[in-house]
Amino acid sequence: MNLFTDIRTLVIASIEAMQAAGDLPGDLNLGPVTVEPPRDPLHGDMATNAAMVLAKPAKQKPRDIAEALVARLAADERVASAEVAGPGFINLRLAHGVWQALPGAILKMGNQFGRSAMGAGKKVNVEYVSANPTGPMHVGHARGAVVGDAIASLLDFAGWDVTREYYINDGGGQVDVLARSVYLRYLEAHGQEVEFVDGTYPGDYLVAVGQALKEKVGDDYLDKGEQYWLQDVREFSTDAMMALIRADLKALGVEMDHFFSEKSLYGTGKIEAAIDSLRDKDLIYRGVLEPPKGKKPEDWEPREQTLFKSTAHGDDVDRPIMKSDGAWTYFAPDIAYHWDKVQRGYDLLIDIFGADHGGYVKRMKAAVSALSDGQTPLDIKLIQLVKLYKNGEPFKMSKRAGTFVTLRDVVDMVGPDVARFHMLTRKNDAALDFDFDKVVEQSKENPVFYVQYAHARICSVLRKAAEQGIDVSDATLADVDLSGMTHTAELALAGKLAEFPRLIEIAAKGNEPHRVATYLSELAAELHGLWNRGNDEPALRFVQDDPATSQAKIALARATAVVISSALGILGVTPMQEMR
RNA sequence: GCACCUUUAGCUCAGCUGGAUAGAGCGCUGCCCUCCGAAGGCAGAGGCCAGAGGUUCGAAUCCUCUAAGGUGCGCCA
Repeated sequence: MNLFTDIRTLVIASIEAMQAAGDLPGDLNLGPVTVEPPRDPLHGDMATNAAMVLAKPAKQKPRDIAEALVARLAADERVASAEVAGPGFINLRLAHGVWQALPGAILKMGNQFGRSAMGAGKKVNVEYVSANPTGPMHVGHARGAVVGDAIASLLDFAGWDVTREYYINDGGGQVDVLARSVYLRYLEAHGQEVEFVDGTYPGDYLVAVGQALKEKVGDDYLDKGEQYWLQDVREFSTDAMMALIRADLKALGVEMDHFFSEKSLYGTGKIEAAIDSLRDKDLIYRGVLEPPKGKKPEDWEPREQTLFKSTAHGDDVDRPIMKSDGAWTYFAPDIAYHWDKVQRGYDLLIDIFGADHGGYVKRMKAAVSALSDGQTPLDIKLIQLVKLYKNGEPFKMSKRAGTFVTLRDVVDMVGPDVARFHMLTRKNDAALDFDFDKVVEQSKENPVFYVQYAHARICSVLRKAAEQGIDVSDATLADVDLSGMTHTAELALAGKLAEFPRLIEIAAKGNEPHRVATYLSELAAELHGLWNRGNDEPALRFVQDDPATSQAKIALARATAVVISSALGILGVTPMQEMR
């Protein structure tokens, strides 16, 4: 259910009635007609732009259309008043009965309230994190993980069939480096002195892996050449790293449906098949790229290589898919991977990249466009930096100084709920400040706390009422008579609850989970506002002397808790029962 | 040099895809605790939406240009 679409349906029906009566032309496009909450609550509960968008095609003055429309709208029992305002807006005030029916409806629907059929069961694949399996994840990965996960949940809530997917970059040279690093730790476990040269990873996290390798193979790999152990150690190491990464993700509350290995594309003909499909479309050719202007690489020399004609699908330059030594570039398996996703029949693909990969957006979109003949849309979200602070001071990360902050560090310090919520309070393409002290602070300044506190307060009211022997089960509250709910502060809270389904559709349409976090802050503010007015006006308190009145007040509060809980669920944050 | 992102109150940021007098928190000013949870509440001041053009009934929002900051730019993923 969605009050805004209900009223829009009413508006549309009224327009059609006017058309039938000959007051408006019959061939109007009613698509642009919207019903929205007005910016200023003084204007009413809802506003429609119908008269303004129809004025030009109907060749009538907006105010004339508005006057006629108002007469019809006002006749509906749900509409308390309708008036024309400004250039031709129609402001609607809904009957109290509409708002009074809302909490009961929400309580009957429970966590189904706000769900949308928008996705219509279509398949979407959300690929996120996809960190190299060469070490623990850092804070930047954490933000990508949280945003991707929330987008997945949001789309699920909006009716999509969602797959959460992780692309394991286990095919490139960095995995060899990992294997050599682990081999060094293996030698060390056998008591040898080792030195980390040639870019090998000196991190402590590989000590245990070297130890484990020793336990597995004993001294079999000692004094042997790479060709003897490299392949096995690669596998052993990436398995160990993926176990580490999965554990880190789990600590953050992220669980994937599917892990896709880059390595599985090599030697299986899959890359070749994907490239062939592009070749069939005449998009693969041998050629020489121009050097980038202005900033020339010093060792530039023209080279003929195998190129993908990505410019045919919106890219700026064509992109190489093969290195000069004949090996694939990283882009080739990426193409094959996305081809695989297209073939799995998704209606929509979403990739979450770090902002430093912004340069790959166009080529990836070009590839998917080419592979799917423009049929499969690809939305790529770039995740901006997380700037760490400690007590207001910038927190410099340095591996050498031991102040490198991992995802696990963040979770250990502030907990998954705080980390997740805070990382969702900003748009993905804006940088995010993360202050270890402020995010756990219990004050209104901290939205995490503010929202959690609202939920806990409502739970507190329910406990208190239950102690007084009042039945506050959802089933009972859902049928309570709310005709006494007429105060502005109560109606405002109900109005905010009514916005939830609408908000979900807007957020899901743009894949923008931060809107849910913003909404939660607003909703919490309404709840706290009502609560605080109860201090001055006892009639607004939730727990009253008369049990029936208490139940009516509490029904609104409980409906608010249901919505907070659902919205927090989308963000992957636990609603707190109490926070003493 | 080119592409993408960012620019909204003193600070940190929202702004429902083109709607009405641009919002919130912090900070600032002034009031308010015998009151269901004061880890607050109410009210007020504070804006040329980076700048200039354009599109139209109407622009923070769409287009073009400019400025500042960020990211990236063949054989690393």
